[in-house]
Amino acid sequence: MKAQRGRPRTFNPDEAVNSAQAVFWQHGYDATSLNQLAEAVGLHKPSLYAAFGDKKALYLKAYDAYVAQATAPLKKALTAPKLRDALTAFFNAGMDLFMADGGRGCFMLTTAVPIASMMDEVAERIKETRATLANALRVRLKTAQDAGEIKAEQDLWPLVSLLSSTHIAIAVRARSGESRESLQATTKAAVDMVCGS
Amino acid sequence: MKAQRGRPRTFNPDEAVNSAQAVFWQHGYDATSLNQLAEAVGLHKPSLYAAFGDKKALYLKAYDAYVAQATAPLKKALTAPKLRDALTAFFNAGMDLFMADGGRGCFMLTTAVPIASMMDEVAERIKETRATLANALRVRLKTAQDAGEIKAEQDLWPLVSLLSSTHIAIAVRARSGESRESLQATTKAAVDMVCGS
DNA sequence: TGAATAATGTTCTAATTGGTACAAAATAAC
DNA sequence: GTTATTTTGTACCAATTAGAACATTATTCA
Repeated sequence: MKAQRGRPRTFNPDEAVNSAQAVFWQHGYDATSLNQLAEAVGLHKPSLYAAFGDKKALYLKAYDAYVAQATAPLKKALTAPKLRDALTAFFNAGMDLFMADGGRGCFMLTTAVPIASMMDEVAERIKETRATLANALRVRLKTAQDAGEIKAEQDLWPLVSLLSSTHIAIAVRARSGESRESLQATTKAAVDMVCGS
Repeated sequence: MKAQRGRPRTFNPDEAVNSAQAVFWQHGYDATSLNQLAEAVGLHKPSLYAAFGDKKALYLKAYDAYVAQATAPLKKALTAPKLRDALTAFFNAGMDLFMADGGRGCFMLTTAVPIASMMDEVAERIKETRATLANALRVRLKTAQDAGEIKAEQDLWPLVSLLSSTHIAIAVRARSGESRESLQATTKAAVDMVCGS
């Protein structure tokens, strides 16, 4: 945080990563060129390299930033005391995220999944991200089960799986231009199934 | 079908499209180069151009072939007389499709969705493909409703939406390396919800 | 047989790609 | 002020890209 020695930066690295993230989000990894990134960030290529390393490194930073930004509201939503409220808030947070900017969907799904088979670091991150989310849902359902909101003999994994699937599906469908109401019909159905309608 | 005038083709156009489809499926549109395509098809680039036009045209042919190949078993599955059997067969057909070749997922989701925002023809096709599938599901549910398998006052769209979402989600999760059993937990949950467990 | 036709493989090209070398510019320490 | 240090912008590079020119080869029709 102290004054650096050389010429000072004219840009904020966090904002730069966010700008890069937006470009990747819109066009995908392969279709995003360094020139596009440099322009979006407002830098020239050598500065990008000096600050973040190569294209892949910059993408991974954008990915990590996305996970941090996206999962926070989702996890927070799950803290609501009643299960139905928690799940409803969870899906609302998801829709806020996926419907933003005209429905750009999920950064992970749109940009990471297509390149996972060619970049091990990405595949690793996807697995981890999904496991984290699934586990958060499972923990929340377990709490609800202990509180008697879910029958004691109910196996929780199918419910987790249904919720995860719904979350994935609304991300894809948001990207395809569907309306929020249409997505809400799906999420409500999923919540009803878990909580009883 | 009659004998052509000039030098005869040494390849089968349909097989060529299928080979190209496989490459697109694995790497995505942008990351697939014409050289890769030519090698996979067993042709040189000029022959590809002569036969199919440019990269985009070849991709669209691959897409159309996919829709034809993929939707046939799905629609057929829905013809089973009992709703539960029909939906179970529907999801099994989906899993056969998405789990093939080590879990390559859905061609439309993997290759088309990421480029939809940059190619109108693709966006158009996606919409159409999804509408067709959703409609097939709706028609099948309507039949079941008329037969008394679904309560008469039940709105069908939330159910269609749930089934479509499940179908999308298993495609994504298959691509991410999940096991068939894991997906089956999700599809069974969805079927139970529609048919009653 | 020979012209017409349509496919083939080799070779090329203009543009774009991810990535760099290097000098100019801006700051802090001395 | 000078020097060390870091960032910036210009210019460049080798490789790859989508696509095309063109001569060659294999076939049918006359």
